[in-house]
Amino acid sequence: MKRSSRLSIALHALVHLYAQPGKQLTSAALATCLMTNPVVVRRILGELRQAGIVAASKGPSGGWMLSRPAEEITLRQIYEAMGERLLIRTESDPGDVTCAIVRSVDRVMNEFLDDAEALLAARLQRVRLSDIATNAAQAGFPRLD
Amino acid sequence: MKRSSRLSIALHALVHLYAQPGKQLTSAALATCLMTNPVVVRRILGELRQAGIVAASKGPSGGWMLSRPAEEITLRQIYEAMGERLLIRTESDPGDVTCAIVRSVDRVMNEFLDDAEALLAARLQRVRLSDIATNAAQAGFPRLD
DNA sequence: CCATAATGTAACAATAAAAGTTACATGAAA
DNA sequence: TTTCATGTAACTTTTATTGTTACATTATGG
Repeated sequence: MKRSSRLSIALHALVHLYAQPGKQLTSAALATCLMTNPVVVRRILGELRQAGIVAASKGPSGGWMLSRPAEEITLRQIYEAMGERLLIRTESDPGDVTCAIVRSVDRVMNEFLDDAEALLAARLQRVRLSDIATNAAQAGFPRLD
Repeated sequence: MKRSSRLSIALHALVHLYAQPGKQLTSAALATCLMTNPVVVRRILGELRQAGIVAASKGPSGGWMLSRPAEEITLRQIYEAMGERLLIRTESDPGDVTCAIVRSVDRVMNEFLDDAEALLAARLQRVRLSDIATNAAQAGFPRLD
């Protein structure tokens, strides 16, 4: 598996939960769907649980479910709940900070990336889980203009 | 060193070249500044060379220099020359594509990321190497609005 | 024209990040 | 109170990136 499939796994799991409303799906069941490990599922959904996006219950007949309507779950919430970065941050060597050029480049890049990240977050806020689940089969994905 | 410092290294090297116009800097000299290895410098600048951003000459007194004025070098050109991604792409397991939900999530995310990447590329086009080099000491970095 | 000094590149090693796995504690339901 | 789920820590495996070594290639200048 390639790098950082966390977000893909999260969305995949959420769509599965959306597709079976009222039903609680276990980590093991989801892991089978996502072709991964139950612990990986728990780790990722655990972050979404802390953000109030999903809820988990233990014991027999336990499992995961959406804790809010899919219309009220935005991509931005999911990203932020996972502590994911939209943009690749290029990091300099820590020992390098004495160089004025390094500091300048870092600062300039970070300012740009902060702005860009805010811009993208605003866009992501417009996309709801229900959009993904219902519109996925068509081409009508919300555009960025 | 952390993940993907390629871009940081590239910018750092370019600013160094800009700071000493007319002078050819060797991979070894740049590597010392960037606290990395000469071969790493050659690999990265080699990509910029193919894009016509820098030029290299061999032999004694050889080295690297900008092949265009810094005013005509944009961040976008640098990104594209390096084949870098602005956005983190979340990839699904290849064996997973039989699942309709995976395909849908992938397609939706890719459409979003394609749009977002185009948007950011347009913004990056406005930032010139000379902006970074000269404005770095101030806060006046071109804003994204 | 030959010694020198640079790039160009392939092949390999080391490192770091992500994912996968095992193990077990905790808690709820029947 | 047994069962079956989550919660989480610790460890291993895998993969991507970076660093390193080695050497061919090429240009310079005495």
